[in-house]
Amino acid sequence: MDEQGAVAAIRAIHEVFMLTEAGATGPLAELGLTPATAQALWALEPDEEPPSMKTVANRLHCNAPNLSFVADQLATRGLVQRVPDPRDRRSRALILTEKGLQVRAQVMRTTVESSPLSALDPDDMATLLSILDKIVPTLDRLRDS
Amino acid sequence: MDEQGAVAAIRAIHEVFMLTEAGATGPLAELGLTPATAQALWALEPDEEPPSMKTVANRLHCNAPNLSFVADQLATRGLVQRVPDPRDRRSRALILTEKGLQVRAQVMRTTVESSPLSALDPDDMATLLSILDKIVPTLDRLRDS
DNA sequence: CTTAACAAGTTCGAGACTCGAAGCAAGTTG
DNA sequence: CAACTTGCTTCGAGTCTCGAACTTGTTAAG
Repeated sequence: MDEQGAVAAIRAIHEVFMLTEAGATGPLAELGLTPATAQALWALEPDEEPPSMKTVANRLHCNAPNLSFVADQLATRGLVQRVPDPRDRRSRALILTEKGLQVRAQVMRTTVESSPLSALDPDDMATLLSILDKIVPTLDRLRDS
Repeated sequence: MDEQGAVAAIRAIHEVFMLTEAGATGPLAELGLTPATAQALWALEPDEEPPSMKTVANRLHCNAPNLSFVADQLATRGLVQRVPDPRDRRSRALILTEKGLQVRAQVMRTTVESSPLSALDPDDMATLLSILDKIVPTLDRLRDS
């Protein structure tokens, strides 16, 4: 066990995350977004089949009541819509509205600008991604349940 | 600008952080710790000179009222003590108690066990750290503003 | 078919987290 | 000394998260 290395890596990852979030919080607030709502927008890929509430909750590692709360905020701001799934009328898919699409793009631009990760050169960026890919489940594996 | 890569890297970092936190939250709760209090313990290095409230707030990227709140919780649980700085009697240093020292060690063990980062082999771990070190200010640079 | 068990979302209430504003005591400057 | 600044605290409000209970819809057993 390389416990030393793991501790250092956890600390570094944590710091990068906090720097990114701390830097982006201000600009995102001007878009009317809180950290939680911005994070939820990240989880909604425009090109994929609209995910159910449950799928999104899994992606965000939060529970159903929490996602209901966040989805309400996004819906109130006109960024998402809940559409019933015809194959299972209990389920509702979250889809981005036209405005939601634009705001999401802005969120990602703003976050990239705020993140120290943007300072990495392409080689380091590629290496970093290849390493993290080994331990991070892909989006596909974060589907329902 | 490799915006694509930056987006992917931010997403991956975010996911690793959330997996680590989600995995550790349960065990930490059994130690009587919330995410915020556990995070604060990480920022208190036993081997360094006890940092002031302000220094710790900077490290956690939070403001003074927030740190007062978290420090209260740690103090109530007997994990830290506030000791006045004789050179500036406005300032208070946070020091770990004996119990705080032990709990902190347990927090780090638990977090390491919960983190997917522990699955990396030593080479990848070293590479990851060398890349992140390029963009993360070291602890020393996070002293009093 | 009917009943029981289960699953997706929601609502509600409580606790945790974060921050701006205001205040206090101590240090600094002129 | 007076004015200003700084470290910290308190207070109040808003955000975030979750367990419990409920509604609606689906599935399984008999």
